[in-house]
Amino acid sequence: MTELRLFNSLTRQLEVFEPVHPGTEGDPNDPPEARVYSCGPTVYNYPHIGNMRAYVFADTLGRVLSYKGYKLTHVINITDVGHLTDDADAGEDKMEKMAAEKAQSIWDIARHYTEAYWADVKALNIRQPAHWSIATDYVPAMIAFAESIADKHCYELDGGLYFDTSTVANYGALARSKTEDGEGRIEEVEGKRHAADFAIWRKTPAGETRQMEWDSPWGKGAPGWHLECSVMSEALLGLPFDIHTGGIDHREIHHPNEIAQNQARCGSDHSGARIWMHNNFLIERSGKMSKSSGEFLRVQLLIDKGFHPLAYRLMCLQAHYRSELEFSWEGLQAAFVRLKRMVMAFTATEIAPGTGDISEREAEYRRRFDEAVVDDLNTPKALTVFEEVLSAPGLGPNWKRSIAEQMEAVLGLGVLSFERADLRIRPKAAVIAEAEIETALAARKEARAAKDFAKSDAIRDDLIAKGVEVMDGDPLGWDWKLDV
RNA sequence: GGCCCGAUGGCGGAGUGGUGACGCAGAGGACUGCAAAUCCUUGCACCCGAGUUCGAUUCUCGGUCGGGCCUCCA
Repeated sequence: MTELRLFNSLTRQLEVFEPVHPGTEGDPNDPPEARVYSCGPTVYNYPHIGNMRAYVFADTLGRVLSYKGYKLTHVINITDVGHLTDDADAGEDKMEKMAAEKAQSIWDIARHYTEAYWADVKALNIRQPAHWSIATDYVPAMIAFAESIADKHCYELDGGLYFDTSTVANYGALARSKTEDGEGRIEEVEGKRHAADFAIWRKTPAGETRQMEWDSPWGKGAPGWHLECSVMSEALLGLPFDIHTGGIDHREIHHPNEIAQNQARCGSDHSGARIWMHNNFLIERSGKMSKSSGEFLRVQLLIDKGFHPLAYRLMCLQAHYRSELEFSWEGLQAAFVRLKRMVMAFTATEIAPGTGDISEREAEYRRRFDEAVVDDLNTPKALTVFEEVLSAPGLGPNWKRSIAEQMEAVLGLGVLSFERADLRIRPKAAVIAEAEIETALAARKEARAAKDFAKSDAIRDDLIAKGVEVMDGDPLGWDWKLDV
């Protein structure tokens, strides 16, 4: 099979994936490894479906690495501290703010939203990473990391310990930005040596007490956000590791800062990860998704409306991860219909199974699928091959299964394990119970048998009015009619 | 002000220097008492201008429009 090529944001080019730990050829006890770190959520609020696109992407990457034979070690962090609401240095901590608003302990807030995030992860069939790294578990390590680079790379101000971005080579190379000129909208912090310098330790202002604060050589305070990822990736994966993923917004600030810290820690030519990958945004017509404007699009909202969450996963996979993806309910509906048809195609029984040698066809399907996914995760193309296999004529389900299982393991859509009824999600607003529907349909069947079509149509009209679609010639019998 | 992307059919969205995937929607047919579902078939597109080329949607330049980042953000 072909070698895996991935788009590296550092070079803005496709690169052949060469693992840091290639293992020993032929030794099953020393397989080639892939170590991946993904920037995870800040758990101060529910994730919206745009946030979740990043994890569908990271999951797809992980699945492709597994499919290509790498032993995957994936880390996703949970940021439960140290994220600011607005200005880079002076703003409130998001966690503290939400805790104050809800009058709850900050730890309760973190736990609640972490669990909400994990529920979405599960609903979207995102595989469990080897580690969920919780930022607050690593504060001592963060302090140690900061101490190790403080002398050469940092300076102290009233607000905290700042990283001097001029002390590392090519700062901001990932962002392709010129940091020294231009008039940013950022409010200058008194004493900062360079506009791009950032806090790696934020001191608690004198006279204040925070729910989350730790003692450090620079006084009580909390770690800067950028520091967390450098420390946790080093602790769990070692530097350098293979791939660092995140949303495209991180390409400009967070990841360049992380790289700068890694350089300080390990030497100036050392960005920490060999490949940096960034998924593009899910957008609405009005622009980027936001938690503060418009409808708060959570995975749970999709489910409440009767959409299976994996329809959203399919929607993500229909587009390349580096392209912006437009969200609409119509688009989600389209993906949902497609998902249902995939399940039906797979479970359809062949009336006349084909004969003869099919190994060539099989190899061809596998080859085309492989070609798609190794080309920087071209899932839209891979889906078309998968779909061809599912509905391949003249071949029985067992044959399909042997090929489709491998593809399904990469795509994670559940197609091979679903019954159609599994995709019939009861909308929260539904006004009729399933048992009532079955009763009505039984009565309708009787009326039809007696050729009392006036009655049978009346029953059907009633069901339609209650949001139920009647499907006589279909084994499923009925489905929810979704509003889009 | 600086940096960076994008522009493909009704919608979403791949891809390509020479026959423009795929999905949804639409149309026609099969099936059905009629519908729906399903299956089969099928119409429809590469922002504008110039250049390079035998040939450009694909490459180059200019323009227009849209978006992102420069502050937290997937």
